[in-house]
Amino acid sequence: MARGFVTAEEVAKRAGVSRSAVSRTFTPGASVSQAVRRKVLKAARELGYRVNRLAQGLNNDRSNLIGVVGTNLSAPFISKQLDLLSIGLLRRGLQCLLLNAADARKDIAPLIELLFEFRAQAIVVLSGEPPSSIVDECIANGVRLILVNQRLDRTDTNMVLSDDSHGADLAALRLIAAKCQKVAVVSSASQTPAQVRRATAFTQRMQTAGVEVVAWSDGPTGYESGYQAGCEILRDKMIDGAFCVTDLLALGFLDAARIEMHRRVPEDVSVIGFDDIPQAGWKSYELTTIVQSLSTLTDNVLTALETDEPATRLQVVPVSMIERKTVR
Amino acid sequence: MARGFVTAEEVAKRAGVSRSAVSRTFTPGASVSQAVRRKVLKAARELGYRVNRLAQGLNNDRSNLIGVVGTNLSAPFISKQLDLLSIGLLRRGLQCLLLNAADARKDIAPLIELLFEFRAQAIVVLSGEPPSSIVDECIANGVRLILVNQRLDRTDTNMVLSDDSHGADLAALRLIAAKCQKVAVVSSASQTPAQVRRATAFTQRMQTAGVEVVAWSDGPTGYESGYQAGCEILRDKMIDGAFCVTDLLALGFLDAARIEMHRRVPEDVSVIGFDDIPQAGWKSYELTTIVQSLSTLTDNVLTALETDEPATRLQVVPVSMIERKTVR
DNA sequence: CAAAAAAATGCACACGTGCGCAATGATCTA
DNA sequence: TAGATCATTGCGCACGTGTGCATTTTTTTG
Repeated sequence: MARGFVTAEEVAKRAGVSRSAVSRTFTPGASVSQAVRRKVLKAARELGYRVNRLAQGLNNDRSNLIGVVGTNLSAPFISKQLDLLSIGLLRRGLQCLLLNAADARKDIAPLIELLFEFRAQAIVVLSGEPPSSIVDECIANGVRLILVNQRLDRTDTNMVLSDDSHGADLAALRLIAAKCQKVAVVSSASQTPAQVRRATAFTQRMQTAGVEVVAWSDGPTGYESGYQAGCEILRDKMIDGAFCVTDLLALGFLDAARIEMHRRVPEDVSVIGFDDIPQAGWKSYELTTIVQSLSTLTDNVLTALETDEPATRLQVVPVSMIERKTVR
Repeated sequence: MARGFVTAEEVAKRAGVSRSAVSRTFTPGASVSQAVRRKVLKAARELGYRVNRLAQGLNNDRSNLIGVVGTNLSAPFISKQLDLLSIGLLRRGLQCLLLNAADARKDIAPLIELLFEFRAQAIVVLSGEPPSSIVDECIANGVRLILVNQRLDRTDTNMVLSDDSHGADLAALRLIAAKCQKVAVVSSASQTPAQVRRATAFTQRMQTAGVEVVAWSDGPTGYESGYQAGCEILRDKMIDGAFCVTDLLALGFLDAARIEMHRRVPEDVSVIGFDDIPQAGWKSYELTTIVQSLSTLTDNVLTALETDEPATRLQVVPVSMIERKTVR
């Protein structure tokens, strides 16, 4: 009826006690008698009272808000990350303030400033590189900043990332073992730091082994780009292996190889991906790929979030290879 | 250095003006002279001042927070929905408070109450059915509630949903046109209202056309369930068509049909899905499916969010069929 | 039962902001 | 130039909560 929420004042009046009593009833560990507590709870229930967390956050310096910034929220890998992260936050009594950086692909600084305005306790960046000035500001304001799969050249920020170069190494070694003679590295035009690390580590390892490597990168990081890559790269009949820095690229590449370019996988061409998204395990693909353990990645993020004094600034999550059926 | 954020008071002192002047500088349309404005902005920049939105929300009854509740955030359909929604919210200057209902699958009431505590202006429910008492409370507190793909039997809530029964009708008619003799309806154990609507509408249409229908529903709503469904259902050699109430189910069914049960699609079996997730268009599948226009769905949600007096309580988004290659 | 200890309670302040109201200063009109 | 109009500015209150402090009530102790 009356628009707006009920306040502690009104509950106090109805229960016939002071407003402090109401506040204490809803504050764990505060000193209230059973009798008063009951009266307050009764009145609160009748009026539909809810503590105002925003007002709480005013004097308690803990807002309980955690900012999450990311792009490509519908991509399988990111969305799974967000799924796990939001579950973990909720379990810890923290709220997830989600900012989609799709519009601000290049500069996520305005988004982070927005989170400042909401007094976010901490900020998790799933994609996009924050400028150095923002990092300084986070530190100055006591806001913890956690960068996922992003490596900044400073030691005063939390970073959680997968062991990209080791993963690329595993892929390279496997393709060498498959006796590939000429291979492709497929990435996208966005050239994420993680993508670059994977591509360069792979290329380096292959070249030291004396295997010729051709690099391809164009378009957004998705299935279509991988498909296009496959169509273009496989015109060269000598190509007998490919490392795609992302599973989505790999799946597109696979379809191009089999359906458009009439190659048999793994007999003619071997393909390895990276991430192990659910679709990689689907029966039509059975992609051999590098596994990032999303649960440990997320656990590390959450740990970095709640620990008081961050002992380890840089956490590298180990990766492994899961062998399915796309490598000879 | 000093932990915590800078306040308007400190900016005022540094700029040599009153705190009100600072407030007015950051309030659009307030009356401030150019000279003062410049001084304030300078001081604010030097100190790294950010307006505290939580404090703003205290007297302005607009918190600018929109609660979003959902499960299965990593499922392609939901994640795309969340992607679009979060972009739209940001563009409108609204913040997205995301609550993952995975842990509270059955009862999302506690989550909505949590959103009350944060004084969310509105709440968007992507999945899960809120109890009627919560709906009442939303209305009492002036919180707009928007249910997506969920139909409640009351007229005082905003609901945006796809035209499930019409979509199921389209699927049925297409399978009849393909001269199917005995078909399956595949859904999951969760039996979402949307799933039920699709399945029953389909079954009814088929039966009036004199086509035998077998129903299957088990497991979570995902690829694996669809795969299992395919393996079990196709033991019956008479089955020559299937309607899966979700694309994920359909893709699993497809793989089971082709790879495990050695059927040709569409020659032996015709398959139709629902949702048109990105994977449905991948070359290995080319699934014929019912398209929900996610952009218009999201647009309707956003409209319902910002309009002052909700004229239309129930918005049904039209669906269509996209013909690919899985129906004869 | 009296004194001491403990628990419960209310008052008042603080948190950071927006805005109404009155006072001040500047600009315009005749 | 005097008066009127208008933009600018500061004061103080309100938003809803947590908590220190002093006071009152209850319980424990000897």
